[in-house]
Amino acid sequence: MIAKTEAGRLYEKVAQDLSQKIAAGQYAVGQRLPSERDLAQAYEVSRPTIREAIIALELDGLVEVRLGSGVYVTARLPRGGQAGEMDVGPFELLEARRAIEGESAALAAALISDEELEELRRLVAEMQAENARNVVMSEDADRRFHMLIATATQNSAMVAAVQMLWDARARSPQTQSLSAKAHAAGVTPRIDEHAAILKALRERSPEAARRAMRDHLTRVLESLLAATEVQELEQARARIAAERKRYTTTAR
Amino acid sequence: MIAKTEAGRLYEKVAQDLSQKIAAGQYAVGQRLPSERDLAQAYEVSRPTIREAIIALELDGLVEVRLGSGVYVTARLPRGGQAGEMDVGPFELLEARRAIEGESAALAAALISDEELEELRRLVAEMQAENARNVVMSEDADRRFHMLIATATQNSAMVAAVQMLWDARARSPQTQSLSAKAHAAGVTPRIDEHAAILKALRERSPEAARRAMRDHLTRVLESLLAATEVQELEQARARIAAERKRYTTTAR
DNA sequence: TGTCCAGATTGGCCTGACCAGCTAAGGGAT
DNA sequence: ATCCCTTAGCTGGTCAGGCCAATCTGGACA
Repeated sequence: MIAKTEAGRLYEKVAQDLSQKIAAGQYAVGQRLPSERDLAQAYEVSRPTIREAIIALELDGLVEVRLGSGVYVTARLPRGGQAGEMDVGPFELLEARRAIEGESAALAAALISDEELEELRRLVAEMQAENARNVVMSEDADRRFHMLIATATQNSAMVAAVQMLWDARARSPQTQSLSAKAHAAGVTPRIDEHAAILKALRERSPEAARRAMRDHLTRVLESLLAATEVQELEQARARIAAERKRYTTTAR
Repeated sequence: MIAKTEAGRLYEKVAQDLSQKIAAGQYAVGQRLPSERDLAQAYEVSRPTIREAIIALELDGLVEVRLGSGVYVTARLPRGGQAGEMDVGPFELLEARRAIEGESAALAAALISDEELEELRRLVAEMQAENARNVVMSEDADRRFHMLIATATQNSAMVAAVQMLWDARARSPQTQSLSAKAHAAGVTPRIDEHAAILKALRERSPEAARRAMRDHLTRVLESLLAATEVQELEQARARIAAERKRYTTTAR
């Protein structure tokens, strides 16, 4: 049992992570989730917390609970079927993030508060800790890091844009599985790169912040490309080479 | 207690009952509910059950939980309308557009096709014609101009982001009325600025395209600020000065 | 009169336990 | 060998009690 970690109730984090995994197809529709007891162990939380998370999923219509049997996935996407249901490829998504979040960071640099900087520092520490313990939850801190920067711009349109990108990421099965693979292949969550972004924000330098953010996302993009290459070496070597060219010529 | 239909988890009954009492006004908006422990006793259930019920209410937007303080009623009826309806201020919106569409233009510069360039040329001509005839400047050509550039990035996430910004613009009453006023005040649709963007795209120069787009939107932002100043000169001079400072110090 | 601090209150979470459905493995009857 | 039926072991549902941190509140003190 570890650390209270700032923001939000615990069950929310668990619910969000589970929801993501369902969207990613890690748990197929109709499939049974691990038992509450197993989940509790996996997430290093207590069973009541897992229960609360499952209730949240249930109210979102993602999941159905059958007494004595288990909880089953009933849908992959939060119901509400809103119009913006695009499915974006992982590379497109990262390219867009590099462009947009780069500007988000630049804007934030000029306006970020000391409190927000402190919160960012805490999130980096959290990522580091989770990374060391190899816990399942590590995506959450990353997301909060990037969203907090967007919030620091004090521009709700920018926040909405960044939010949209992360939502798309959560909904994209391709992206999820690819990033899972990259993660399994030993790609660590890049603590140093996040630290570099934080440093630039501390200095209130828009240019440095933009560059740090773009560098970070460029590296993520490249490591994903590398992972893809290893995986599909035989079947699509040529296509991938073209893709690499396409997405790196547009690099800063 | 209440006679309830057999089936269903306990927390659902409690949640339903509480929800009813809130709707009935038994707990007014802003008021604090009894503590979890008290509720548990009142409903003759355990505290975890009460917690689960409260989480359900929270997810319905009926209630807000404040650590160490209590749970407070935030609404009388379950919210039906979904949250996607942000209302963004005109200045925020332009700031975000400057950041995001700037990058959109930069990306597009490297990838835009000759056909798309030709289509852009046609749109500029269209704007010019409408402007000359002093037509009610449908803004349609303007919108298509910017959207086409986003499309030229061949990045659906970028397209979605730009689309979202224009949608927000269309939905925002503030923005609409402000831009109408600015237009009435003699602000012309800036043919030359659009032409400059087109020129940079023709040259396939990401840097030039970014700069041209940012310059364009910066000028729009400034003319809107000016229009605002003229209009509200007496009532809010101080506030506007602050706003100007805020939104111009973040310029590139 | 105003300030400040300690105790009471409240939500957040955990541990451990018992009950009641559900499921599937194993044993007996045919 | 096949089929049915019992039963043990899962799973969710709920409870009880406890510790912690954030918050609030009522004096005591300056």
